[in-house]
Amino acid sequence: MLDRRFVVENAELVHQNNSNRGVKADVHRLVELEKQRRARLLEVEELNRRKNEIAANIKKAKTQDERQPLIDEGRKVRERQDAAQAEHDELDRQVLDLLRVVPNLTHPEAPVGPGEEANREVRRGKHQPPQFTFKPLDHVELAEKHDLIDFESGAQVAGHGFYFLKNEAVLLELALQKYALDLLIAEGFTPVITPDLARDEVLQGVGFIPRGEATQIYSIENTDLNLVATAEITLGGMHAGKVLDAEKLPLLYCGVSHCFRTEAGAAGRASRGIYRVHQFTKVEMFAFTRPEESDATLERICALECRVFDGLGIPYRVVDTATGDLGGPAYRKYDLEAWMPGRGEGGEWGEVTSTSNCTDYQARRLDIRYKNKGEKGTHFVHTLNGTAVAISRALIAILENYQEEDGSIRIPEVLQPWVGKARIGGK
RNA sequence: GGAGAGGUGGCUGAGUGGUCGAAAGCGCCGGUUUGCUAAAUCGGUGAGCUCGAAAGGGCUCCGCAGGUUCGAAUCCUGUCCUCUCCGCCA
Repeated sequence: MLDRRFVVENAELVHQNNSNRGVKADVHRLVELEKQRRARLLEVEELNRRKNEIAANIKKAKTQDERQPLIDEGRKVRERQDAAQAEHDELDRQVLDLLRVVPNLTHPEAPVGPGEEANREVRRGKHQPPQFTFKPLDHVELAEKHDLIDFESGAQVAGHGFYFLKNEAVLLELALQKYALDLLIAEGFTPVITPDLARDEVLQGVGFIPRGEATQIYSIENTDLNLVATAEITLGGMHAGKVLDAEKLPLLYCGVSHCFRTEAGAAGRASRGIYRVHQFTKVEMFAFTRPEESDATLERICALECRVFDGLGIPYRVVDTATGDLGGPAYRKYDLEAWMPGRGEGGEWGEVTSTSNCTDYQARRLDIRYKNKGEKGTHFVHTLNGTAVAISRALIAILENYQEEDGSIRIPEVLQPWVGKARIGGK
């Protein structure tokens, strides 16, 4: 959420930003309502002041005769105040409804454009896409060949979009987690395993919308709990309502969680196999920083994602996300897209990570602030998130890039210690 | 799941209708003292919003949301959370 005062004072800027991002929100109405709300607030405060004054006089009054008229007046003032308050609350509700739709501001260097076509490739990883001397299989065919993923049982037990990982795929999942965690722990990140469920309130604070028509979120009936779509939700909620010491920033976490997504409306989109599924495991980075460090932290997180995938030997490109393709809370976002030889005709790039600087947009709603020692007042922290490794997508990239002519699949060297072998099938 | 107890400022913790934005202690900031450190001592020290050029005002906040009242940290209702005991359980 943006600061309402900021919106009032920068209506044009906010309006322009909305249109760059393809968001329709009536900023001018928002400003108008907010001004009315403030006028009403002043009125409420004045009546409150009067009410307090009367109450103080009653306390001083000695006799019942002196007291009674004051009590009567006090009651009237309270009634007027209640009415004004109700009007204020209604205005406030309307303002918030509009404000919730307004996305974050955008980094000046982010490419401007309506959708992903406008994304800008900023660099490539160390490894080139492999040149196969044979027709490569896709991960579904490879998984079937080596009995790595059981889609049929997944569908039988939980429906389409669910799967059982089996055999080396299981070891690969665990190896990927361990690999990513070790790398991040060495970088000063605190490892955590987060809850897989979170309250409505937390989801909203982080910028997810539970329980709507088009929601991506599974909710638990008769509770205010939801299955998390990413550990970003739980990690962001971790310090909600807290005032953090400035000296302790930045706080860096790497959190492991399962991720659940309804993928409503995604049917029909190119998504064979485990590219788009209802459940997967992910190691997520999350940072709470001071405002002045957040841009640099985004670069750092992106660089770490690159290290993860360079280390795995997977070819990728880094993309600077265009305004129209940014999620509401993101100020700037980089995606890593790995080369997936089995995707489309002759291979395609497929998103494997995503890192965003959300500046103070999430912190304002989650009420996460920091305090400088010896200084009055508090400020909102900046929050950033980034995928270290989303297992299902990484698995696709590994299986498809590491396949060999005889149908076997090499295991990336960095994972071999945990998988306990160098190759799946073959020789 | 059942029974109890409790949620107060950065922390510990007092406070059962007005004198409470809230005692006291700790912490923190500044002064004095001190060879340095420590100790001692004095003073200061919550947050948000709002009016004002400033000085300085006003409003709100004692888990959260409502209610009663001229007046609520204090009474009532709901809700969330924490702790203890019992039950169940990997």
